Amino acid sequence: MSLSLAEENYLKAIYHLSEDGSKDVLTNALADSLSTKAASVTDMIKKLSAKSLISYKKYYGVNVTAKGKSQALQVIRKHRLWETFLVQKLDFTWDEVHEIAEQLEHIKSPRLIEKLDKFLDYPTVDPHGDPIPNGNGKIVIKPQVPLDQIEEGYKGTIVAVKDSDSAFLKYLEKIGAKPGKKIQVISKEAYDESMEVIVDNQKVFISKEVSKNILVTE
Amino acid sequence: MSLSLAEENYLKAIYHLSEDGSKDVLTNALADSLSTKAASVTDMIKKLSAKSLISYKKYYGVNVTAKGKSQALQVIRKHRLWETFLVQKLDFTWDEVHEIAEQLEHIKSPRLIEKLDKFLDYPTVDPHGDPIPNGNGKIVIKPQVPLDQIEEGYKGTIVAVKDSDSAFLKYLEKIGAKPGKKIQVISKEAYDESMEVIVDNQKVFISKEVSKNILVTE
DNA sequence: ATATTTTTTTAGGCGAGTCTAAATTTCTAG
DNA sequence: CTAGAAATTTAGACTCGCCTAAAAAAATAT
Repeated sequence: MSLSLAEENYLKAIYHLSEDGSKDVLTNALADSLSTKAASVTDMIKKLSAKSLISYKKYYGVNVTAKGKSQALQVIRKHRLWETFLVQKLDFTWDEVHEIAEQLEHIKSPRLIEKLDKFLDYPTVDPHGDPIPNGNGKIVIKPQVPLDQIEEGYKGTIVAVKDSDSAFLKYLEKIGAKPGKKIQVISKEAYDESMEVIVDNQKVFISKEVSKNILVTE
Repeated sequence: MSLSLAEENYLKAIYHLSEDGSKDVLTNALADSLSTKAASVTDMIKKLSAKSLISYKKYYGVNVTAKGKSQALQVIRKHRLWETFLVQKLDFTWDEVHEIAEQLEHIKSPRLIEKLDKFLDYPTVDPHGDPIPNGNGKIVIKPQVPLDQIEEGYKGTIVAVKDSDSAFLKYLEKIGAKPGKKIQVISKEAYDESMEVIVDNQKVFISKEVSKNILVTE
């Protein structure tokens, strides 16, 4: 049975505020997070509870059930795949995509998501570096390593950027090194630890100064 | 002021049923088209009329105003751009995309549509051969010509297919000749009027039998 | 030209999701 | 340990978009 837009948003908020299900969420916290009032939250909580999507003890907060968690993860999966699409294919920057993905995540079509996933070449992280749950709703967290510690011949995905200096971000923009992009190390210079890499279908030389601030994953 | 999902759907239905604004739409026709009841239609008609999106004369039907037409065309533009995306980028077939585009057309973000349009290389027709209104809500209808009447060196877009024989559609599928795809005529053989074309980044030879059933536009 | 049928509108009501105000429960300070 | 503060729930109401049933208007058929 398919969930309404509001139900999906509540489920997602509960999942996130509970830190992936590890602690209970209080009514007011949920109200703040969803920009609504406590009374409205109590109403919806009862509905989700009646559907066994969350467990609810009056006055003591809520958390997702296994069923609710799985639904929440599907929505999160869609959100992060769409964000990846927006950045990698439509050239949005990572800070512009959240709002739009909040809408796109509610589109109902399993085949659409399968095909989008394939089109994006099965990404494992979104443009913010957050992991994308797989089709079974499992989050596979791969270790994130600074690029300077990577050996020649390695192929991986840019996950995040350490330095948020605006000149640095502009430089990354220029060479097409966005989080989520595939990257391949062609060669490493022993002398100054600079390296030659392929990003965005282009060969680029980068200094150690740069490579140590780029986090990648297998 | 932004329209609700229901309002957008009513506006679109009125626009289509009125044949692009050229005749009035009756309450029952609208009810049938939207799978709802006449009483519900009358309710919504009053709301849209109060917002000056449609003109309404009791018992005599409705039609879009200039303002309503412009809104309807924006929704239609989004619908057709998304259909084009689904077919050309995600490899859906043209008969699978309507349902999904019905959802996607309501996503609110002018920048998203601009960027999607660019990503698709500013298509003028969707995978069903219907014209895509431009950003100003203007429909530019370009003449559609059978491919066999096209000269060497011509570049254009496949708009539609005349023959709907399943074997023929399979053949087109195989060579990547979907409506919406760019096509270029390399050479024409005077003897049997076969031609060499580039579709989907591949050179293909096609017979006159085939080329006369493919409609293209400049 | 009037009676019957068809279409449209009005009236009243329902569920989803929200709100405010009041009541209840839990927390916390002294 | 108890009174006041804070958090939560309940009660009642609102809008949106839909419904059914009944009333009203328009179309039609004799």
